[in-house]
Amino acid sequence: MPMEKTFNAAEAEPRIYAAWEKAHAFAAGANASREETFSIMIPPPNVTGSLHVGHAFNNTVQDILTRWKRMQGYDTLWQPGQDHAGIATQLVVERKLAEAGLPPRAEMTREAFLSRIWEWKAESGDTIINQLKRLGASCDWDRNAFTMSGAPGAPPGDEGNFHDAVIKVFVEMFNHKDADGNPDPLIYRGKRLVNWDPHFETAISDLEVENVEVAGFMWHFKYPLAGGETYDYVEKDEDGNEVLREVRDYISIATTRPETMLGDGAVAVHPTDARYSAIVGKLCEIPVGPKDQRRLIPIITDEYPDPTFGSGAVKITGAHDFNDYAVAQRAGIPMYALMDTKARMRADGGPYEIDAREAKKISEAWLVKKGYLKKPDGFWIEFGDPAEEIVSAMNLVPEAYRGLDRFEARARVVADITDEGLAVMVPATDPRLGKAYASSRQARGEDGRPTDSYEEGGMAPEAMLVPLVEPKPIMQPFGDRSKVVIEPMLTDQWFVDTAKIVGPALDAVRDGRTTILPESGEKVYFHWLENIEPWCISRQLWWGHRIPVWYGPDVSQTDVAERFQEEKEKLAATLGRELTESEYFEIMHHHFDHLPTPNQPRFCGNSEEDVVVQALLIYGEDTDVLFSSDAEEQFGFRAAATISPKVGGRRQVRLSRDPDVLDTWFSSGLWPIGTLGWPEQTEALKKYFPTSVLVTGQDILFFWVARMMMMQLAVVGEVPFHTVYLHQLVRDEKGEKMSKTRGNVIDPLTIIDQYGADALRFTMAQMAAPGGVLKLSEERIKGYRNFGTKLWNACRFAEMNGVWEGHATSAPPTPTATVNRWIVGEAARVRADVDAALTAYRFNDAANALYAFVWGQVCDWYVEFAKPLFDGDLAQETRETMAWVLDQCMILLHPIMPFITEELWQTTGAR
RNA sequence: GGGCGGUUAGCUCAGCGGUAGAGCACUACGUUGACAUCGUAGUGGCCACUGGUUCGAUCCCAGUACCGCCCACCA
Repeated sequence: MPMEKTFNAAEAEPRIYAAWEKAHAFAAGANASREETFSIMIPPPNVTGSLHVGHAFNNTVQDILTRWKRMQGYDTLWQPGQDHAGIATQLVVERKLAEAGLPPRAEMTREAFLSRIWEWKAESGDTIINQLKRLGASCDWDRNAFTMSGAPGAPPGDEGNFHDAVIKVFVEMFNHKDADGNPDPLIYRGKRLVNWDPHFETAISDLEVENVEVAGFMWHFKYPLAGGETYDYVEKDEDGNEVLREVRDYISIATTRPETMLGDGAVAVHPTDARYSAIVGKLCEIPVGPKDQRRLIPIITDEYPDPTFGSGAVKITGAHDFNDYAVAQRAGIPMYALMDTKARMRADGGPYEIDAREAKKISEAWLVKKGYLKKPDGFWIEFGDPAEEIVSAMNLVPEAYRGLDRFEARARVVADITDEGLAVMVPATDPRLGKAYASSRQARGEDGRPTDSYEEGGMAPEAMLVPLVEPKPIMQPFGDRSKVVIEPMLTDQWFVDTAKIVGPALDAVRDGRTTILPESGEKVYFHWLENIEPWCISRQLWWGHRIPVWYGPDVSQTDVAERFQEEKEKLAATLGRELTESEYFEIMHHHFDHLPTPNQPRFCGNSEEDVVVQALLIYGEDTDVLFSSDAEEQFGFRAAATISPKVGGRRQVRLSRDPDVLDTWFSSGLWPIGTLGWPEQTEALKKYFPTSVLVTGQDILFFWVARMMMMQLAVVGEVPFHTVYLHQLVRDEKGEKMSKTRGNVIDPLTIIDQYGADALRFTMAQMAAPGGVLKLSEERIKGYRNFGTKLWNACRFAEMNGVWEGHATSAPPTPTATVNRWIVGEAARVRADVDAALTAYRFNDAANALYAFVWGQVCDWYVEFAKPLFDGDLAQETRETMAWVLDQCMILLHPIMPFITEELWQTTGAR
């Protein structure tokens, strides 16, 4: 039967892929004829995902490498799998619940919600796998992995090892000891200022924050000195000439976030700033809130304020700004939290009046401690550093603002201060007000922002005094998934002490055990790792690996304390004095490395059984250890840890598990070893780890690549991969990012439907110059579809001339005719070029070399010259040569265009 | 503000110490035994700018301009 004029991709591709699967052609080790291994871990797509051009590119590159090595006889593994993608998936499922009119997550138990997610995962989990198959991805699907496999509640089909691996790593990092056997935890918990996403109500890591420049305003307000004190405010120019001198009873503060004034703990000026030296160590008043209950805060010095910027004085709000946090820590200034988890002004706690009074005492005590104030005569309560818990429980939001959204609160604060006359006023011509305002007498709204209306009335702009509100571009942090403004929040979170594990990850790239391509990626890698910050790994979500830490009840609650009385007395006798409380608890928990609070024991283990063993050491063998339930935890996980009195010689202790889950990148950070069965020493692990190459987008160099390096080196002491091939984002033909709003999204599946997977793959390969920008145009894809047709027709021509009758030999023929000898030589050369190009990850060179050879040499010249030869004595030799040459083309093209080459082999009977 | 990268034909991009390359587009011609999703021939470049190193620079070095991307705390 004569061949069709073109390759029918739509019909052939599914049929061919099914045949490959049936033959287990992609199983690990399939077709292996040598010992050497070649392994790639797929960057696991999110379970919420569907194939986009980025995936198409990424997986094409991986597939080319995998097929190329597999054809060379390597023992090859391309490991597939998916990522549970904590926040992203939880978001999708919450949206689904809403769409279905079901109760929201807040009204479900944790367990019930998780089972919804598992259901959803089962439904949608196969989508991307099927799409990858359409692309031709030759993954070993029997080994498909998932980053949440084996977690509690996982349904059949997801009973893998991943959860155990993640938990084991957490426990090991938590219990890590240094070379001398001393505790050296790589993971710790602490109250820190973290990036808080008010939409998802969880902490996120630095990397999940996108800073975007937005139009903002800077307001200038007067903080009056306490007790109506005054000072001479003198301003000098660069030459030291006095340009302004006036008597002031206030200090001027500039801020872009007036609502955080309520939480100010101090005002800071630079120690060398002569303008304010007279008032350092005095108290000033935050100009918001009920007039008779205004809070007083000290004026302090710190290196942080820049005397040349603004007024040179900075308000310090330790709980709501990262810079201020650092200042507050250095100076011992309390950090007052103002907002709830949704970033509304707090409405909990006691009346403002009481807490404001307490805060004033703290301020005064601070001044006494620093020597600015003498301890007053008479009654005086000594304040130490007030306990963190006390400070964070205080609510310094005046009643009028409680419960307001932060932006609403901002408008109210600005309006109230302005109404009271405590905004800094300037002539309407002041250049800082911005051009539009100064030139127009434009009116300002309640919050001082320019409005569209114009003020009528006869006053000249220069005579009119207006509040100083500078329009100013500010960098605002947004959540990368929620797109809401991130709020710095003071919360308890878990961190990886990255500084302790970063060294080996840097060394491995420095000494070449791992190579990053393109080379510029290494510089970026070094730069980030050399300046690495602690990694916040706890998330206040439900979908994820729950942190394997349990809290026990406060032992002082019951007679448990008596068990230790004896030991306490013994030690006290030895020391010759009473033990302090903390010494007492230290004894009690001497075999534990870390204590969360002086009195609440913490256990970290791989399983509840592990934890029971630990708990019995604390509470005694005569204890039944239980675990708290969802319902018991609804008032707080710490409170859910309880202890009962002894009944019949036994007592019950209820442990409560940390409610947080781990950052999804913590688990995907273990992808290379986890997918191979670690912690079991599986055959696959021995064989395929470390992996050969990681192919991934540049955008997740920090999120994933760097963390895999750190974690694999920390856990198994080996690099996870020898080479990292980084590529860019796939853009549209104009180089613009594809987005739904721009309407320039190219759907790879549509392309595959229209032009076939091979055309798309060849285009991807052709674009893949190391470090190059990936601009995808449909024209180009069409061109490479034509290339496939060209090859098809060359084979069709060969078929019409009986070329395939003797099949292709694998050994190069040794013809006599010049043309035949020439093409055999050219074929050998292109083979060497393609191998060299792929070895160097120069996919574009490989694709271009093949294009030039197949079209420019084989079709344009060789086939033309061969035509007359089929009529003469050299016909047989020419047939054999052509069969071999075309077979070579197919072999070399197969990794890039697997479908059409497979089909050609089948239909021509070439193999 | 810091870091990284780019600037080569009309377009998209390779190249890299020694007469500038590809694809697409364009022009002219062409239904010669597979292919019109085609063939043949051709047009087209101060390799951003300024200096330096060199026998020789698109390439190496320094600086300038513009364009991207990443990171960053100026209230």
